[in-house]
Amino acid sequence: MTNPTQRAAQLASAQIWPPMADTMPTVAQLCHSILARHQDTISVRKPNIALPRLQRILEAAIDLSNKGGFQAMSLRDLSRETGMSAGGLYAYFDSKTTLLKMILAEVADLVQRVLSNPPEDVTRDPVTHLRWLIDTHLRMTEALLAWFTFAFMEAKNFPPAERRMAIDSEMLTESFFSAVILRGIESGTFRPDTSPLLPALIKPLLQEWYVKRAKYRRRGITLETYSAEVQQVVLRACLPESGVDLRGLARPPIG
Amino acid sequence: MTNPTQRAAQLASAQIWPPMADTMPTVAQLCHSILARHQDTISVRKPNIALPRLQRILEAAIDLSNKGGFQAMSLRDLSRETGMSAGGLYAYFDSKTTLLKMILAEVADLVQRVLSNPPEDVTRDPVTHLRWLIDTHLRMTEALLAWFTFAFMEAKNFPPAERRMAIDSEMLTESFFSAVILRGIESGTFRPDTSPLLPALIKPLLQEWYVKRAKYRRRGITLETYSAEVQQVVLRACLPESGVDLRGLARPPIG
DNA sequence: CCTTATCGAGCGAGCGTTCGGTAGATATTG
DNA sequence: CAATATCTACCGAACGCTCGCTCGATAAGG
Repeated sequence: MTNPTQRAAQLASAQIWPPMADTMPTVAQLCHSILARHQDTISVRKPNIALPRLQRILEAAIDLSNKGGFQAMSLRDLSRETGMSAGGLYAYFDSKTTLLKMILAEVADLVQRVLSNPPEDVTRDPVTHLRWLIDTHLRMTEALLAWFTFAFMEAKNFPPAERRMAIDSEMLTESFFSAVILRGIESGTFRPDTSPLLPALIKPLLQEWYVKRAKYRRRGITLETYSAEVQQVVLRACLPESGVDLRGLARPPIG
Repeated sequence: MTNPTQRAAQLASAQIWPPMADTMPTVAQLCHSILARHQDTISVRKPNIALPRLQRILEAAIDLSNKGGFQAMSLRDLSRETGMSAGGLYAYFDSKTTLLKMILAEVADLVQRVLSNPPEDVTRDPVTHLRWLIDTHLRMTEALLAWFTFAFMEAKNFPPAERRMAIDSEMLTESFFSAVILRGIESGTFRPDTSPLLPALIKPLLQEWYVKRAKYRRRGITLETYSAEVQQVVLRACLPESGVDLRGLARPPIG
């Protein structure tokens, strides 16, 4: 457990752990992972051909879907945008629904991979761990904005099987927050009467960032500002009322 | 301004204003309003025929859309569900898009009507007013769950004009929260450094309730519990740290 | 010259929408 | 008040079109 002075110092900036630019996945990496996962449905064998083509298809599909929805995107649109023929596309997926599932499964898997691998020193303190989860989730969605927007928008209107997948993924994310908050309560860092609903309330605050990204860009709100605000709101909800000055979090001195 | 003792008493329950069952609009009222608004596009003249039919059409359209999305709902589906013929439906709207706009405009208008008319005694204290806004929004969405779910899910994939309407409606809702928080800061009730982002963060917490309604039903979370939790999180973010004990809000003694 | 990757015309299904037709209610007339 | 005329609300087949998807033809590389 840290003392109030140490904690106040930690809270003075929004991001106290090393930058994760190096650990944050790229689109190319996601596509590589998707290609490996769907070797049986993708008929193109040479990776140096399949990889760039698949990336082009996926990025075009996401872009087109993010204006108008996945259903509204026709394979003719996708054909035009990728420069490939209708038949040629079917070398990379066996149905339009499969294309959808490829992307969603990859995003869900990514969230699980990233959030379940915090740096070791971050996990020592529940406050730091909680702040890391919030900040990392926000930075991850920022780095892959279109992918997360797609996943959020399309996860709703689904056949039961895929809908289940989306719900499980959401539950998993919530469980990361539940675990660290519970640990903080047990260690005496968080208030014993911290609301059991708090983990569920964090998720929509994180989704807000990428769903309404344009709004915050318009208002000149940076990721650092937003992250600090969410951290502040969450910590105020679970920290004891006295002993910690959270005000420094409002607009952190980020370099 | 109220003193801490008075405020603590107020905060002990989730809903301190009179129940609004009488003021909360019904589906029939919404349909009546829609019928009046679209007299020029609805060709059926006798209200005692048009009203129940329109209600049947709108409710079926919303139900069908809430599984699979508005685009996925065909007019043949709607025809089967309402018991009316395809051609007959077109006596109530001139295009499928108009049907969509009818519902969205009515929901947006409802939010504005309800939130801009608080009981007089509620507006005297910023804390009470803020809590009333949260609680009333939640109760309104609870009473018209399917309508709000529809509006939320369909507002995204839109032609620019309707998209604009959805954004304006959202901005308006946020402005209700902005106004009362600003007033609270000016009167000294809220912290002067309350985050200017807080109003924007409240909205997703309110949407969470109706978007994930099934999840909270599964977990046995009542509206009263959820409302109290959100109020607590928000008030912790804007009230001074000392002088008010919020713990009673966590699970309020609702009768 | 066979394998691999791609093309693009075309299929059947289903879409939103239209429109000629009709039964029953309502208004008009003698 | 019966007969006639008009109107209202609705039906459902059909239209033009776009959809996801298939398959035989084709091009290119080793």
